[in-house]
Amino acid sequence: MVTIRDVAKRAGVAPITVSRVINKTGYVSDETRERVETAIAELHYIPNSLSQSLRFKKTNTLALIVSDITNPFWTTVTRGVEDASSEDDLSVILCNTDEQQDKLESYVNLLLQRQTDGFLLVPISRDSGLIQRIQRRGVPVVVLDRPVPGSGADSVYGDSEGGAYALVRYLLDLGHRRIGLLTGPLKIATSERRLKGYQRALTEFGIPADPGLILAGEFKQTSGYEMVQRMLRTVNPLPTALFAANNLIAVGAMQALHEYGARVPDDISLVTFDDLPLFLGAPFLTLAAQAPYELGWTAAKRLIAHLKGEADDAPKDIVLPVQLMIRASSAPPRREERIMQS
Amino acid sequence: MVTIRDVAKRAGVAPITVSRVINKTGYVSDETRERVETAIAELHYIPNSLSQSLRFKKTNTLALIVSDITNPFWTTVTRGVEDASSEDDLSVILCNTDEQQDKLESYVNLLLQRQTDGFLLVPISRDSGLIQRIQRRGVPVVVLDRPVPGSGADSVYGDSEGGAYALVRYLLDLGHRRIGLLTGPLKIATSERRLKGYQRALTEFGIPADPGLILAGEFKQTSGYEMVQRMLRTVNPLPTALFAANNLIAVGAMQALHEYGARVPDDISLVTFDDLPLFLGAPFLTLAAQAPYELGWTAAKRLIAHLKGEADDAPKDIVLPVQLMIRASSAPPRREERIMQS
DNA sequence: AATGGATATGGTATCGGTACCATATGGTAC
DNA sequence: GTACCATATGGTACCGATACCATATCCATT
Repeated sequence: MVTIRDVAKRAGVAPITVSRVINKTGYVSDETRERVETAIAELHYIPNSLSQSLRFKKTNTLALIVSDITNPFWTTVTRGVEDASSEDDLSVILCNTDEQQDKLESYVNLLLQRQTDGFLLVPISRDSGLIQRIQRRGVPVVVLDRPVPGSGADSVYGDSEGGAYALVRYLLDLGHRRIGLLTGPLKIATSERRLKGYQRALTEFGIPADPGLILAGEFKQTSGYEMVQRMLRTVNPLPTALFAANNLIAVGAMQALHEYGARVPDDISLVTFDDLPLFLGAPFLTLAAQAPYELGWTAAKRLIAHLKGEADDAPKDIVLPVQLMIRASSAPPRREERIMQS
Repeated sequence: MVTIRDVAKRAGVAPITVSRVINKTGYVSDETRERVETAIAELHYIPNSLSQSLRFKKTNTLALIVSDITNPFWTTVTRGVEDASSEDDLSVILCNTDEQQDKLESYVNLLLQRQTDGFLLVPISRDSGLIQRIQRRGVPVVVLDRPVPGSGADSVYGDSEGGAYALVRYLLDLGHRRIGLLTGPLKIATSERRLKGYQRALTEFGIPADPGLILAGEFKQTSGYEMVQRMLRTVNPLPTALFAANNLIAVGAMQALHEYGARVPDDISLVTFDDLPLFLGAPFLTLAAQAPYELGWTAAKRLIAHLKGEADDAPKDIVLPVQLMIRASSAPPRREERIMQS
């Protein structure tokens, strides 16, 4: 391995002088600088950032731990994080938990050992222990997408409850009265808040909750598929509209409905959260759009502010607005159903 | 920050003794071990792996640089890599290039500075310079999915040419004579080999190549969509079958065909490479299935063999077989077309 | 009693890079 | 002429953990 001492020897200077050339600190004469640069080039020297990090006590690295990297929502969040981080020359280590707590914990341990400067993470439960453990080491954390009350960390997330309320409210205004909910694990704040928004809208319309119309699975395509199948088997009368709590659930739901022979929106309306690029041709699904890029960007900027000591101490929740996008997957219920149910 | 010295002081021993307890090396009495372990627990000490890596001259870290993390093919490869690596207590840093050469290069530079022990990478062009640069530093590289001749690195990839040949041959046997190809960038080996397999099958049947039937775009859904639209506009007579060179292109193609009103396989057959989990309900697409998990696993094992010095020096190409999965998206051409063209 | 091996622990140097302080030269101000 | 500052370069220690060698004790063997 080529070290700074090898370069120094070749250029006939002390190692510290090479360091000055590399980091553009202190005084170096033009002539010396040139000699050093030549030596660097000739030896193909690149500095060892392990020793730099050891010395500086920082690694210029952020961890971004997401729950499902195959969901374009999270890839877009990642892009936001990377763009914000690169402005401060920070690199981002991306980790994927697949919603598994043990994976989350082993990544956190690994990253702490590696002296990661800060964490952006998507929690899997509402347990704040892990997050507090990171913070107690003096490493700042910003929680993404799913607030964890009592964690003492900043969090950045979309207005799930408001978005869910708006979607369901919109379905109610169209005349739907039996609206099914396909949501994710209830231990996840997002699932629970979307359920809350759903319930609030129904309550406002004086519609009693029907537990058979509420299914909680996972935020996955297969789960959406299975939940619709189960609902089609067990619920009677069938709902006239479905609210899938995320985009992948919606894709699975569409497949199950398609196989069943139900047309969207003619036979059943379908609304969801978060866009998918070009899913089924032209934009089709009515949905509440969060701003994933902004979410990542905002969270990263917030974390960087902590790293620079520019952030106030009080933990702060940043709630990003969601936008209702009305598209082709939602329509009024069919006449006979409207009559039957009213 | 809690260091090994803090622990040593609290336990009343020398730092090296703490090190022995942590790494279970050398002799330590039970009584001392207990005192040290208590101190570690009380101080919540975790070792700083930067300094360990600096000392050991290895980081126990592999880099996995893929081209498109949103494609389930690559997530499955990643799982294979992670499983193989964890058997040797190596951790994996996942990087996503989005098929951009500059991203690839900046990741490689960063990871070299961080003393990554080995690279698994998906090249973007057939240029071997970057790969050679890594190897000249003594860091082993295994190339994934896309062989780079002359790079001097091992490569592990599926039999693209054979798979493409089998698919097109199968379409020809069904009676198709006008078969369109929607492939990726031709600078990528995979695209080019699938083109070769396609051409070989056609040649065997004495069918002259029609350049209008061959489109090269990107390995993306949007690109598949656009290529089909372009083909529908510009080609006459239309092909009776399409070979999409990867799964995302196939999804985009299906969307475009659906919008156009063409049914698969009644109006046009569609075959592709690589599965997608649950895409459009039950398995539907006829395809050549590579084994992504095995690909990742094999490549990682190969890289680990290099790290342990157990691998022979001669660069080795490992070609994994692909499996033809005949499903519902392919059928004989319609009668009138069969007659017209023969 | 002397030897030797197993057990147990510590001092010092080192990995690669840089902070801090020291040193040396040249030019400018008075 | 001297005081002072800007410029230019180097020596040494240090970041945190561990390899290597040294030291010390104890018990078994001859």
